[in-house]
Amino acid sequence: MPKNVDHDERRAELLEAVWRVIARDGLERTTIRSLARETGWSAGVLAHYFADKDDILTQALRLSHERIAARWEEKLEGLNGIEALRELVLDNLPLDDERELETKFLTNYWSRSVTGSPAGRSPWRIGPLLVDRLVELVGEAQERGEIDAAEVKEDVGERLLALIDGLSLHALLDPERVTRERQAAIVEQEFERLRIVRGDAGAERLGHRPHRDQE
Amino acid sequence: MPKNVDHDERRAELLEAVWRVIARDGLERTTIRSLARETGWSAGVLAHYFADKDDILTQALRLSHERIAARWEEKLEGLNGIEALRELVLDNLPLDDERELETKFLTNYWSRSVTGSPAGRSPWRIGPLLVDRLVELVGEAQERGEIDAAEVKEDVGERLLALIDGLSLHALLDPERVTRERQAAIVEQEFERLRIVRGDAGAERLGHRPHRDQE
Amino acid sequence: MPKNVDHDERRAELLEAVWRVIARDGLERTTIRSLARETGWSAGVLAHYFADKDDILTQALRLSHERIAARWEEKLEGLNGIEALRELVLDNLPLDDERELETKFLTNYWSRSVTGSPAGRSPWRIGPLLVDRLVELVGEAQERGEIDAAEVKEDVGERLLALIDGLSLHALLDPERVTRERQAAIVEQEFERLRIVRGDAGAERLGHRPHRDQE
Amino acid sequence: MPKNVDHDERRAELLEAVWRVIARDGLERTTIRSLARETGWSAGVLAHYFADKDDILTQALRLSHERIAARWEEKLEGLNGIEALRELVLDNLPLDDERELETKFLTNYWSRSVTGSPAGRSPWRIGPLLVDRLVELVGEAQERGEIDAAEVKEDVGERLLALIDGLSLHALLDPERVTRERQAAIVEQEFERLRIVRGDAGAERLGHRPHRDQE
DNA sequence: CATGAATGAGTGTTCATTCAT
DNA sequence: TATGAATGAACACTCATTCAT
Repeated sequence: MPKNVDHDERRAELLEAVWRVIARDGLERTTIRSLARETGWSAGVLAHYFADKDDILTQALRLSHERIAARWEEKLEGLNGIEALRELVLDNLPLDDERELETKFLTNYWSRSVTGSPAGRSPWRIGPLLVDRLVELVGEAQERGEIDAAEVKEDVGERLLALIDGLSLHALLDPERVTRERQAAIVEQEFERLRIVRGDAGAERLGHRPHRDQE
Repeated sequence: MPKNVDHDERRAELLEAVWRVIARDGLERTTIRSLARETGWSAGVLAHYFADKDDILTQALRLSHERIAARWEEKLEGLNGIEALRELVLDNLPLDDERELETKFLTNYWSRSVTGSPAGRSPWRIGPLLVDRLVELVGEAQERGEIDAAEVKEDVGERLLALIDGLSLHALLDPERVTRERQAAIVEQEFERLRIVRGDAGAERLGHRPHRDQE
Repeated sequence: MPKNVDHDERRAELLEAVWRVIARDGLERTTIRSLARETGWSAGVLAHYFADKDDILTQALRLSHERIAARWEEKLEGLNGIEALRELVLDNLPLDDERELETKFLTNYWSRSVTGSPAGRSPWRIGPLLVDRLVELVGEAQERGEIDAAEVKEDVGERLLALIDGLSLHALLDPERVTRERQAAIVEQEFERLRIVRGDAGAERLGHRPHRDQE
Repeated sequence: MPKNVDHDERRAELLEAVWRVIARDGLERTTIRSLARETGWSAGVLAHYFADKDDILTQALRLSHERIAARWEEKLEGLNGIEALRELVLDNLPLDDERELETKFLTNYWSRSVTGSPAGRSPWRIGPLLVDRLVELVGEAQERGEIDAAEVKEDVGERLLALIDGLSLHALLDPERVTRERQAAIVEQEFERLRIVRGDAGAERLGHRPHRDQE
């Protein structure tokens, strides 16, 4: 009987090392050897668990997405509407070291998705369920009367997604200007703007809806 | 007298080819040879006008920044306050082919700035003057009573910058979801939210809407 | 278990091929590819055993020096004074194919040492213990009364070193004029001039001279 | 009428710059561009006066030989026998800055002559007339009874040539050990050994030795 | 299962050379 | 005559990949 290694577990362990290297060195400077060095294994072992370098990179991205999505569900448990929405937005910002690494890692895939093979194989565009989740929660918050129902939920979700990624990017590009505190503060401002006050506000806004619909 | 070439002009011509290649193939897949092919010249000619590959890449970024900033000033001429602000935001979105190429080009430098050498030389971070310009115009709009003066102008500027880059990114990542029309619409929504009038804020908001619709 | 290669042994094998190429083609015309061709391996294999081309060249020189010094000690074993000295001088002349290759190889490093970076790193100047060994043996011969003690031993050693390298050089530059026999003969003449006998030194020298003339 | 440039004069001027570059940077690091930079002219001008790079290098060597030989004749004028011989030897050592540059320059050609094309074109072996001149003067000194006529003049000349080039080489390789003073001293020692007097040669040599010791 | 020796294509870069002006 | 723009081959080196052990 051969040494029995739990493949999935080992792969996950390797992929976590891949995250660290890519976040640290960048996708461009990431070599099979640098990955092997980080894992502590030889370079050849990666060939056992992955088809080729692209496979490593793709799977690292996929696992990251899985982990992140799993973390959402955990954090969102018991929360509803705008509170859940707020939590989801904050959770996707690089507000601690772990998520900063995560964000650094993910930004490396952006340019790969943007450029390269126009049509056809683009294994980098696995992702973004985030926008769907955001839209879903916006809808929920609208139904609960927590945020303005006059706006199209898809647009609000898209705006929040833009805020998340824009803010994340600038936090990495200029950490001194966009500190963690500032990111949180800006998100809070955005949520104050989203929140509506009971009373006349609903009517006011409602009154303007037809306008939009007529467009 | 030898063939006399206008160095600056030739360099600009070469750098424009560099933009195209990077936007098309990505920074990673950009080679000296692919650049040469795009320019129509031999590979050696790049060695005449640039010190090395890094120099090419850095100067391509620098020239791009210069051109963009020049375009701002041109478009903003005669505009003030919120109208200038709106124009500036819209101008920095990939709303036509030229700016889409520009954005694709620029996103390739993001990961390079995020990653790699933490301190020290980072020639990629030339420059976000955009946020300064945004903040400046936010302040101007506040003074003119066009947008809420209660908010910190730096935060509003930062939020708009995040919107710009977040939206740009998603437009490139998923052009079918984030169409050009949708980008413009989302920006307009954001500006409606920004606009306020003195006195009864709610009423003002209503009162001012038709204004826009009349445009 | 992977194929296990004795690194030191393999390196030595490679470096011997390096000697041959440099001696044949010259340092200037020596390329990684020509080295690879001579070794019978691919070019990449040299990257496994050496850091870069400079490392190859430096180590080739170092190993050569080691081998030569080892050969001295072997040949000099059991010899003393002027006999050891004579053996050492003769051993450092290109009197057979092996040493001719050796000399051709070494002369290629001379210009590299002479020229280039004046101060600072000069990895090419590993060498010359030979002069120390010569001086040491001259001193020994003087103590044994075999050669004139009136001369400064460092100067005699230096003169012998000049004879070695000068003769070696000319043997390579013009092998027809400076044959192996001629080199040996000239060395013998030099040693006859060095040799003295106690007592009436002058008479001895005279008495000994005709001996030569009779040859 | 075109600008009339004295070709030979211009070529000589260019070749002198070539000497400096080769002596400074080494033959290997010498490029057409570095030569052009040193001359103060553009790179293309060298193409006018020389066929190609090899031609430049060969002619630089040839002119150097010519100049050196001319200097001999000048210095040797009025001198005969051993005094002329001594002057010739000393003149071929790097005892001042000019000749050090000259020697550095020439050593760069040694390896080129030794290696490379075995038979056929070896433009580097232009020419050591020096040995012929040395032998000629040895013969003259022997005829004048200044040095031992028992030795074969060709061998004495060869030995002196080896001394010259060996000493020159070591002076460049290790200037601290082989200073200019030391080179001159070693040559003087050699000439004292060469010098004999008519009559009782042995006695003369003895009588002459203490002389040195008293210094 | 794991190793690391070996490969070869592709990289940035240098440089002698050509040639229109 | 003199320039310098342009070329293309050759270079050292990197790296993903293969494979015998």
